[in-house]
Amino acid sequence: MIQEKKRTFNVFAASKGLRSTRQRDNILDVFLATHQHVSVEELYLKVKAVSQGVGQATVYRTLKLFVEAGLAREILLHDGQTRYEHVLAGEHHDHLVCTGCNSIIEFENETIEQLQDEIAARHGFMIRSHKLEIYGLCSRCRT
Amino acid sequence: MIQEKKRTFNVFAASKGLRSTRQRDNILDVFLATHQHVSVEELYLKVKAVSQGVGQATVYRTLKLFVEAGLAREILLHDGQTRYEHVLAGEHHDHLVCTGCNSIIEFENETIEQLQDEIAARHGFMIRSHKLEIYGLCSRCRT
DNA sequence: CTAAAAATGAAAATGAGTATCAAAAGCAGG
DNA sequence: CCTGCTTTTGATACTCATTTTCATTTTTAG
Ligand SMILES: [Mn+2]
Ligand SMILES: [Mn+2]
Ligand SMILES: [Zn+2]
Ligand SMILES: [Zn+2]
Repeated sequence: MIQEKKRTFNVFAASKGLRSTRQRDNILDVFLATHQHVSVEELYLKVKAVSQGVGQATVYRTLKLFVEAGLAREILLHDGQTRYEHVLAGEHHDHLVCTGCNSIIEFENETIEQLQDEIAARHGFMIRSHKLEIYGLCSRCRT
Repeated sequence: MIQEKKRTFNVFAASKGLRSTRQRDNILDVFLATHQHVSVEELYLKVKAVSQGVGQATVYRTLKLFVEAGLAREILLHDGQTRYEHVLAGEHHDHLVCTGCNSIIEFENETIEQLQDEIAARHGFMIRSHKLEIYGLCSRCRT
């Protein structure tokens, strides 16, 4: 699966005429080895630990490339930091976000997705993307 | 209804031991007279037009009080500016956001809300709030 | 009225993200 | 492998919304 994603990125890079660099390889390796919902800063620190000499700017730039290539998704929660998560082709999910311990539970609900389509249709609206975030306390954080 | 909201804020202020100031009164008046989804900067400019000598910091601080008091809701779209909208007691709605013209269509869907409750229950999660934003193009912006 | 506490606002600080640009690295053709 | 051209990088400067600071003003209880 990791190989699969690397191939996806290489195909994307080739189609865009992007050059192959040590930095992008490093960042992709670290990203693929990382758990979901990483902030740019977190990823930057991990990359730096693995290989000296990768700048923050490059991490920012490269994550945007991953999004363009379709292997990452940008997530904006309420903590002022952009996070990135893995995306499997065609997969989609939404989030339960615990404000107590910052943990995230993922879920999928086909009915909600369908209802969104209906709502959009009713308003002549063409959906490009959506986000559904439910904030509250996870079972461990409830008193 | 405006009186109702002012009363709500006064009750809140009293319960919190907040002092009554000209600035907060001004900001509340302007906010209540304003259309939905105002950015802080927009509100600040309107307030300044009405009464000299209200600082930005106070507008920022006061809007947070309105949220605490339950008469405003914070909205974070993807334009880097925090916006505030009116909240009627017990009312809730979500948003279709046009990325073409930045217009916002509001909608309510009871079934989606119920499904969220079910999902949360299934995970032992206690919902405090949620946001559902659908991004795309409104009927006028579709080509 | 008066003293203590809260509120204000100008200005400085913060912090995530972006732009700049000189230097380094990748690449295609010879 | 050179060579020359283009892309990429990264240190640094910058942007811009929001927050903090703190001296001064305002509110309020007594
Ligand atoms: Mn996720
Ligand atoms: Mn709204
Ligand atoms: Zn939790
Ligand atoms: Zn539009």
